[in-house]
Amino acid sequence: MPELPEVETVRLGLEPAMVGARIDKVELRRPDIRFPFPPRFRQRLEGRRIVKLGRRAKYLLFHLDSGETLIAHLGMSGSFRIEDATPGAFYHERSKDPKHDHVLFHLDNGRVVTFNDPRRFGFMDLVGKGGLDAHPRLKDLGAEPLAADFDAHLLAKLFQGSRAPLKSALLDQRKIAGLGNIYVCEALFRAGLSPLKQAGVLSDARGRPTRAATAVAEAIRNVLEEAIEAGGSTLRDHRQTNGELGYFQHVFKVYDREGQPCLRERCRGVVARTVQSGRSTFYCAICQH
DNA sequence: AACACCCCCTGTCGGC
DNA sequence: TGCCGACAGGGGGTGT
Repeated sequence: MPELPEVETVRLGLEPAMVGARIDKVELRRPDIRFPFPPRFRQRLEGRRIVKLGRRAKYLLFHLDSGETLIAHLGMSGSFRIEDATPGAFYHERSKDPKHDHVLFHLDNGRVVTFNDPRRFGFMDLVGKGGLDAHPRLKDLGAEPLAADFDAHLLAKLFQGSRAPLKSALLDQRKIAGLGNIYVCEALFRAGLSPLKQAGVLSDARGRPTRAATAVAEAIRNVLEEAIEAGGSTLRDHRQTNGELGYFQHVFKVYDREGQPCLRERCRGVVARTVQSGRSTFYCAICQH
């Protein structure tokens, strides 16, 4: 379940294996995942060195020495794994079922990096020099929640006058980019705010941040940083690049806890589930208002 | 502009 | 045991 912390965990896992390495060979096991691979995909990658591994929201950015950048999105079920080219080495559970291994990068350092994505909601694209910010998938992305300027003032500006529910507003990647269903639920729980409340409550009439905005800004930053620190969370099958499960799932306070007791100190509430814009929302109606 | 709704695809889980 | 529907981390497109 790749939201920002999981993508960042993947980036950190791939970085030591990939940065500085040359891509000797690319194996494409199918012509498309969510979208077709771009023209001459293999040729544009083979022989290139990876000079830097970046991230924008939930997108991984592999910067190449050709000046082009490989953009990768994990969708719902995408993952990367790193293996030694020596047969058998680091051969963990998932690789026993190669059905959904769609792209393999053979590197000059002897490693093979494999992109696996059962649901194929992920995608890859290549973009030329200077075209990154104009890429259709990146150009409308909003604020990076871990950037230095992400604070209550920014939230107040973004949501002034918004009548959208907080849950939907925080999921809107054009406003804030990188939060997904889990971390929005968790952040609102930490902030003690109901997901049903209008996003405009983060701003006063003059566009200045309310106390709620301060709480939300801090909750978002804290929950993301803690999740990254823990190596990303795991639902069902998400794994880190070394095949290990993330740990953050063990500290979800509301997500996927419908009917279970609220974990806030002294709160007697029970976690409720509702649906907002087609996605499950989990919250405690007693301590989130 | 801002919703709601459906779709993409595969796997898993609970109920019968 | 098997079948069937509901649902899952994301996000794009369409229609109101």
